[in-house]
Amino acid sequence: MTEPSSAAHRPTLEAVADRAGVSRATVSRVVNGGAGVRSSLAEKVLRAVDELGYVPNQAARSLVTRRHDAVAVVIAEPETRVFTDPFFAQQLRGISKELTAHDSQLVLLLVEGRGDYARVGRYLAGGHVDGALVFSVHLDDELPDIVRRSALPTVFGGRPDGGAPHTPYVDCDNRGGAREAVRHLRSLGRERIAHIAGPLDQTSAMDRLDGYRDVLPDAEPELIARGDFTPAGGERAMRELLDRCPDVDGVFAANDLTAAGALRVLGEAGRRVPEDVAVVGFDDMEPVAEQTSPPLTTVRQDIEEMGRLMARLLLRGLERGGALAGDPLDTAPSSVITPTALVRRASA
Amino acid sequence: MTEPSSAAHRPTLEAVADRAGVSRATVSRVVNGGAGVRSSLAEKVLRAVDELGYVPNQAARSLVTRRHDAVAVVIAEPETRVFTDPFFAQQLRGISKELTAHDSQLVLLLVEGRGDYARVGRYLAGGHVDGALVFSVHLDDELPDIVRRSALPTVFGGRPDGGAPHTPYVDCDNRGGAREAVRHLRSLGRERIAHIAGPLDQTSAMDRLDGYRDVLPDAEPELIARGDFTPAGGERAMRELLDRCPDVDGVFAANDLTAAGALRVLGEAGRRVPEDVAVVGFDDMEPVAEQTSPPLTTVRQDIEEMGRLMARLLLRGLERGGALAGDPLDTAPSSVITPTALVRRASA
DNA sequence: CGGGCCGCTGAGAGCGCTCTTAACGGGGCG
DNA sequence: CGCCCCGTTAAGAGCGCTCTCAGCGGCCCG
Repeated sequence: MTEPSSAAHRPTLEAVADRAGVSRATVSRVVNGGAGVRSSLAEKVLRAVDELGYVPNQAARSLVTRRHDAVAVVIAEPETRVFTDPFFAQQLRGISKELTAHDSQLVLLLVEGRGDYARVGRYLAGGHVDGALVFSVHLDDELPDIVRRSALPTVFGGRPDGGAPHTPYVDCDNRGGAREAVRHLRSLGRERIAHIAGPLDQTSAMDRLDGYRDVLPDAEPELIARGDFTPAGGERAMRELLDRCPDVDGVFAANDLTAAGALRVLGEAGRRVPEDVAVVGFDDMEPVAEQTSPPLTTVRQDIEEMGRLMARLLLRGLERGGALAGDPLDTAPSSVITPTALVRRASA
Repeated sequence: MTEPSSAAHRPTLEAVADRAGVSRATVSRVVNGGAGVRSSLAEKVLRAVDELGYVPNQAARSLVTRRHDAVAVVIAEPETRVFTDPFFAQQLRGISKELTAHDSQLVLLLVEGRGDYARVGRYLAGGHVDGALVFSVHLDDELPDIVRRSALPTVFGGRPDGGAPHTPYVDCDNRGGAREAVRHLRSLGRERIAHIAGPLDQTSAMDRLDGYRDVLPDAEPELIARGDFTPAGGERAMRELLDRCPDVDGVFAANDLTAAGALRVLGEAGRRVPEDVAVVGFDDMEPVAEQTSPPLTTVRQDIEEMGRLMARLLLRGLERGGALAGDPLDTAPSSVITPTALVRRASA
């Protein structure tokens, strides 16, 4: 561009048309791919576009096309956890990559508590975006309802609770990964394997607990402590466990942060890891799992890939003319469960 | 709303007007605050809005108002660091809170490498957003140029290098915080205080190094090692340092991640912290600083607040009718430097 | 050599909203 | 009693774009 595209007075299609000596319609065609325009004309148009620094006005465009090339990412998570946990950040990265590849924009909606739901609902219904990716739905959450009411194509991150039966989601194989973790502890000869669960109003925590029970159906209830996916919760739970079952020799923690807390308490209590107590986490979270002492054996999930898959699922649905909303049973993309893998480090 | 606001056929202003028995203009007035409309009429309109589940079409609205009530957040950071580091996440949270309070939306632009700059430029120039918040500008970066060319009001996160003189920014007092860290080490009686610097193409790393030098102008060059804000870089630098200056008894690391790496190497080398070597970090990063062993003494910056300030600065500029772009010298909001505070834990 | 078809282009009608302009009725004042 | 002004409302002109539809040549075929 030779002229700066000042925000103040930006050239319009009409200006380009005048300069190129053609009609608006022709310029529009060229700008949108140029199918069916004589190449000599197209060239002239392109030159005019360049000279004027023309950039299409998206508001005008979506007013008629009803497309926005934008997708909302809705993250509803109580203040504390969201951003101490790189989990969302990594998913966002995956989502962003996929959206970028499809020329779509990412609009981030961080929900600031329950009182903010109305705003989010208004935004989704307001025709700003073509679809929504929704995270971290808790059991009693009304977010799915709000999203459904907006009638936007949607993909959930993490298996939602029963409430939203026909909405596709992406989640890792929480249950299978948990099974693998516990089996690994057993294969190490551990006989008193405890579980520190996550907050059980989230399906991921429930599923991991179920996986634990799959392998150890007869585990005593004392061996299961309740955590909350935070290091502090892990410390608390580990103390309880040590108190109730001093002979514990293996711990499967619901996530790495929890495991980090448990590790600390174990250290303070003079238990050697993994000699006295073997510990396995879940997530393989970037800075945490490798930083603990000893480094944490954990169940890896490919978080970025999950984000990418969510976006892909949604975009595919959109390409089919919003089939997700229109004809859910027949053409809706189905959910995806991604695999997990045990990563062996020093702690088990 | 009694009727669902289906994305497919959404009621228009006209429909509401018909139902309420008034003109489009009146409905528009009511929807936008209702100044100068008889209350009996306003009530009727409100009822119609409710019954039809009317939500204004934003595309149509911004086509004429040229406002979007949306702000772009541009994050350009080489793949690796962005999302292992809760730094951005916390700033985002602050930004989101402030924008929400002003009824603005957050559009996230993650730049996927240099090749992606064109896309970002197009987006910014495309009239989707009212302003931009731009992060992590490196020394030789062309991002500021691209942003300037879009003529959008902008606020930077972190002091930009000389290139963008009149653009306001928000940054913490990197230099002052560094001075405080080093002074603290000295007050502990340490005499061989080293610095592990960050990547020196970023002003934050440069400023922290400058702060170190302010207090120790005569420090030998061997006491300064180069890191990259990652734990691995911290390990590498710490090994060099131990090698070059075995008598080192204090380390000021450019950030907490670096300090964590250094701590690990120190442990492996059999140096006790803080007895043999005292260590101070920077950031007071959520899960890291408290998790290290021993817990890290560090310089705290209020990251969320910085995000909030960035948004506030930008919005204030927008309210003044885009004064940032129009009359930069006179009315542009000026930059803000936020204070830091030393947080004493066990490592120093 | 004429008719029909096809490839390309232009004209024009809106998309849903805001905002300016003009109209209207009622009250105060001359 | 008539005029003017003000508060309130309606009408209408676009914002910048896409898309349909008609028109216009040229070419092929009969």
